[in-house]
Amino acid sequence: MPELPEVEILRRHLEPLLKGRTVRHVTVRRAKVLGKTPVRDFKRRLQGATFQKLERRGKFLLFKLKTVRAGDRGRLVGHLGMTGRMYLQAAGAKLPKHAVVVFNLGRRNFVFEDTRYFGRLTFDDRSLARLGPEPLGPEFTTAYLAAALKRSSQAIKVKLLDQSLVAGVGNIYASEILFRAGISPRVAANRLTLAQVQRVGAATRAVLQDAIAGGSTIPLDWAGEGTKDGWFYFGRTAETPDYYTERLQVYDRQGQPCPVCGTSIRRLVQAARSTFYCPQCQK
DNA sequence: CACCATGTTCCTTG
DNA sequence: CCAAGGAACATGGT
Repeated sequence: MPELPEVEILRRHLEPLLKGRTVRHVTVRRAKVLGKTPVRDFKRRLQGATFQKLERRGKFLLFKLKTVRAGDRGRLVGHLGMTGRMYLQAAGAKLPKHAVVVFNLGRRNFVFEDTRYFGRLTFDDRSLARLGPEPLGPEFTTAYLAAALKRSSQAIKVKLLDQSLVAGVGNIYASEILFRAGISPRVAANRLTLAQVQRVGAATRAVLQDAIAGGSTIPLDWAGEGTKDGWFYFGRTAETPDYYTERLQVYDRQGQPCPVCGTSIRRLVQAARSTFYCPQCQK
C-alpha cells in the first residue's frame, strides 16, 4: 500500500475512528513488528490508553496516546512496510491470516495486518530522527534540495528514495515525479541544473498532492472482502471510478505508449528496483 | 521453478 | 567519518 499519499489518506481515515477510543486489550501475534519494544512493555503502556491525535511523518504514522500513567507520553510509531494495512472491524469478526497486532476498543477491533511482516508498530522512534524534510512542508525548498543533491553522485531516481533527503517518496512516485519533471532517472543528482532541481521539487509536491487528492475521494474499508493490496495504486473495483486507475502515468507501464508523446515506456533497474520512464520526454 | 513486488536496515567496500 | 551497493527480512502473485 504505502508511500506518503497512501499513509496520509489512511491517517485522515483513521483519526476520527480512533480518537477518544480506549484500548481495552492488546494482542500481539508477531513480536517482530514491535521492534525493540518488548511485548510486555508494549502491552503495559497501551492497556487503558486512549487514542488522541494521529499524525504522519514521511511514511510513518504517529499515534498520540493518553496513557494511564502520568508522565508516560505515549507516541506509538507505525510503519506499513510493503504490505501493511490498518483498519477497524467488528470485535467478533474473523481476523485475517496475517493480523499482527490487534487492539480491542470495545465493540470494535483496530487491526494491523501485514502479510510480509516488514511493517512496524513500536514505541521506538529512532527511525524518525533520520528523516529529511516533509515534501509538502516549508523546509522542502529549491535551495535545500539543490544543496542536498550537490553532495551526491547517485542517480536522481535513487536519490529520491533516500528518506533522509526527503521523507515519504517511494518507488512508484519516484518514477512519476521524474516523468512529471521531464528529467531522466539516470542523471546524477549533482549534475542537475538549478532549473532542473526546481522542477524536481515542484513535481514532487504536485505528484504527492494529486495522489492525496485522488485517494481521499475513495471510501476505505479494508476489512471488507474484495479489496486488494494494489487498490491505491492500480486497483479497479466497483466503487473506484475509472479516472483513478489512470493516475499513474509511467509506473508499471513498460511497453505502453507515453501519455504525452506516445513513445514506448521503458523499464530499467536502479539499485535493484524498477524504474519506468519515457525516453523521449525525459532527457 | 523463475522472477517480481509500494520498504528499511545492516553489512561491506572504497 | 561518509557514500554507495548489495543482501536480508518474508510472503504471495504471475
